Amino acid sequence: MGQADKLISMYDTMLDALGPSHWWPGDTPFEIAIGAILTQNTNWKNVEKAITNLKNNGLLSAKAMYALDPSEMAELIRPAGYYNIKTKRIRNFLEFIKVEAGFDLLQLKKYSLNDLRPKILRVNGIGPETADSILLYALDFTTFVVDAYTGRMMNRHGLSYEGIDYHELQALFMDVLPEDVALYNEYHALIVRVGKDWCKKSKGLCETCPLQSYLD
DNA sequence: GACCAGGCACATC
DNA sequence: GATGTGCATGGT
Repeated sequence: MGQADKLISMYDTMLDALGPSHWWPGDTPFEIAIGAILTQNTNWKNVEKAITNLKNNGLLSAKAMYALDPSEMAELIRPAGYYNIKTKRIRNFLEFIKVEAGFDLLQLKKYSLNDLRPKILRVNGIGPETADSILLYALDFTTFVVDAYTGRMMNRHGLSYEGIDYHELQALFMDVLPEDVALYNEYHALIVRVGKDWCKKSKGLCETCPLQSYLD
């Protein structure tokens, strides 16, 4: 089987086994974007607590968060860890939304993906995964999200190698998959779900993994 | 108590 | 250009 067929087949297998993911977990594009920053190297359960704190204080809008005192923001997002650096990163992103979109995140859709992605990547604290998560899940742009689970899964299946660059790994998908935002959305979601339950860092529970039949 | 979790920037060589 | 380190909470 060729690379393209294999990646499509693995997608079908995961979807059959797990059902649709309905990602990203979040009510609004803005909440999704903030969640993308908060979940950097952090368990999603901790992020949920931080988002709940923000929501309970009516702060899940760009204007409200922009007006919030940084020390108060840090206290509210504390459960998500790295709360001081993440406060700075969120504030950098809010400044970006203000300047580029007048506090209306969806106005960013006035740009093409190729114009917008480098702009977002210039925000200090937003790297390729966070940028692609915002672009795909908050703004519906067709860009593939690569994360630690993606690399691990591809390595264990012999489709990648240790130390591969983010964009090289991303290209493995984007060069062969049809340009379909719903497909990109669901594929990354399925990889994370398989990663959380089976393709863990220390112990791979490969015997029961939905992708078990694809292992050598 | 060690290890891990949906990264990123920065210092140092 | 490669490699190492700080950032921090909460669950297993």
